[in-house]
Amino acid sequence: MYRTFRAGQIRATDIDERVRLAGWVARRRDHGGVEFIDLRDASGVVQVVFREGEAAEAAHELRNEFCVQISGVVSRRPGGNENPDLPTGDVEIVADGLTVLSESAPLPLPVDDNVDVGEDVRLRHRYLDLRRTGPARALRLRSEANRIARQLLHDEDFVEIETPTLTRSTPEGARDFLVPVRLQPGTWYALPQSPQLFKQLLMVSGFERYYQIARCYRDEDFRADRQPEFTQLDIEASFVTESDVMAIGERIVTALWRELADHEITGPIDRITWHDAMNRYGSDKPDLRFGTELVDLSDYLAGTAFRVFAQALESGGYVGAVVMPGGASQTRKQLDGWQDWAKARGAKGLAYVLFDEATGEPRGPVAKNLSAEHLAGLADAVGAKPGDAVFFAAGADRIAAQELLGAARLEIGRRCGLIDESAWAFCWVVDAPMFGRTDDGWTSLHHPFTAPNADWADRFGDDPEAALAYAYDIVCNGNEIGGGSIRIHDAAMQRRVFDVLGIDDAEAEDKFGFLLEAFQYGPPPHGGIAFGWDRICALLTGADSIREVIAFPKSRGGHDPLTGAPTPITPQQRKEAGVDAVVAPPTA
RNA sequence: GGUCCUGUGGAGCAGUUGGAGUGCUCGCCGCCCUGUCAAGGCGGAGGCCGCGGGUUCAAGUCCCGUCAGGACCGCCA
Repeated sequence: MYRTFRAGQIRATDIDERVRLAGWVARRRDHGGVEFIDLRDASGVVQVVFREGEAAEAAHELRNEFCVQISGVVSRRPGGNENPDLPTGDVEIVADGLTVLSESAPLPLPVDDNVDVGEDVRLRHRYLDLRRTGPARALRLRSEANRIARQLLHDEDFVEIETPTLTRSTPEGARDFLVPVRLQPGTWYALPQSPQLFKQLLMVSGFERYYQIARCYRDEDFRADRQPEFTQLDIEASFVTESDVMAIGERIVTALWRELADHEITGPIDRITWHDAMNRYGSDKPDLRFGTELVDLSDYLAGTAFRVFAQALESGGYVGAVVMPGGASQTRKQLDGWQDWAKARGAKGLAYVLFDEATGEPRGPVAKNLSAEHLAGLADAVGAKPGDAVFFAAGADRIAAQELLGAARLEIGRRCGLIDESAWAFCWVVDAPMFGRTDDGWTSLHHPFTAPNADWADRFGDDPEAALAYAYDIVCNGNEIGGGSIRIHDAAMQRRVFDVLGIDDAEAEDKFGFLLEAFQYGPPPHGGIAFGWDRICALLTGADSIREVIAFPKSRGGHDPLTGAPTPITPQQRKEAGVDAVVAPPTA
């Protein structure tokens, strides 16, 4: 037995106890005649004292992060030497035995909670980074989140089932990661973008309630909250309505935040329709930690001579605005900065009107282009006070203009300090559109198996743009943390959806014939939800990046700074893998 | 694919209008030290200033290219 106690758990009640401990040298303070070692194991830190004898001699040779075993007696610290900052601060181990289990080379990064280290070095030596309290705590919290979800779902009769990670390329939104198949050269597996189709098959199987903490893979560019492999808490249930699924999701989120963020979500989480979210916040994942809503000026500005607005309105588009409190005091440079900001988002610019701090008079280039009547009522129409700025967006594409204003709203919230960083603001965004327009037709906004809502079940084909789905996202502080839908279980309805999407029978058969076949055999009504587990854990730990809650994350470009993956393969591997196999053209 | 930011001993940073010797803190190595807890004192080692080119009498500094990391846009149902 290496140890009889855990270092961080020793208390005054253990005084006079003879103990054996094992752990790492977190810090040493060598005074010559007396030497202190902070011994760290997974449970915490305790101070070890060496005074005289063989062990004390050997202790001089210790260095940071040596792995050691120590024997000694738990003692009360001399009066005045207690350390109130440590849970073990009342006691120390008076050591009489020391075994070096392994030595440590000089460290490439300080294993010290108080020192900032660059992320690239941390990830290169992630195993050392994870010896530190903060990074380790993030992974422990994630473990707790897994436990909470599993417990809750288990209690509600959900069955945890694993699905394949070597599977078939399916027509979902993102690029697939592909794996060559040695046994059938020229054919490829895809790594799943989500277990979507498998969980629907499990509903056909009659499990009724499935979940999985599932690894998913998408070959797209990275962001702070995106990795090529990521984790979803994936859930599907049969004989459920939209409200049933949302209730399950809500219980999970409530439990997570109660236990891990000490935050009680009281009452049902507010629901907002997708169209309301776009109209009021210019986003399908609105950050509700602050107000500042968008204002639709399409009616108010009807008949305007200002060409930018008039053109948008004539083409049936939209003119809207958002108020920046105190924005009139911005310098010319700052106002120009907004133009650059808007252009970076693909907009032509961001029109604005400033209301004079003293007189309330509207100023600025756009003000000159608006009629006296429009200017006179503008402040009331948008809810601006003297000293405020108003930003406008106009366009034939209503959604694009609203998204620009929505992005401006977030930027205003940040720049004006309107966001309460300690707040948790949740909402459901419901009644999402079924379809989005593409260059040559329609595409599913969620996925092709998403059911239309009751209003649109019989007529979504008549007006795809307006059709609404039983699809819902849960949003926290402007982050989409989960989303799902009720699925189509009726073959005829599925066929009609494919018609809208321009998928003919042959293509449907080719792409997901196996699912359609399964759906011939009495598929139950079903629906589900998937939570972005990395992002939820990042929110719960207060981390800026999901990399903080992933043990060994990848850096940009899919590079693993620790292992160096991806790497070239040997010619032998290349040959065996069948990467270069020439596939015979299909014979007619 | 695009825009922006950052690359200086092991770590974190500074380095002015281009101007003598790249500086600081921590760590590392050696010596001293009996109550510290981010111990302290004295001494020491350690640098292709990411890489390549250019401008200049002179480049860590300016210009071009390139690589790496990060943020954002596109993309990601």
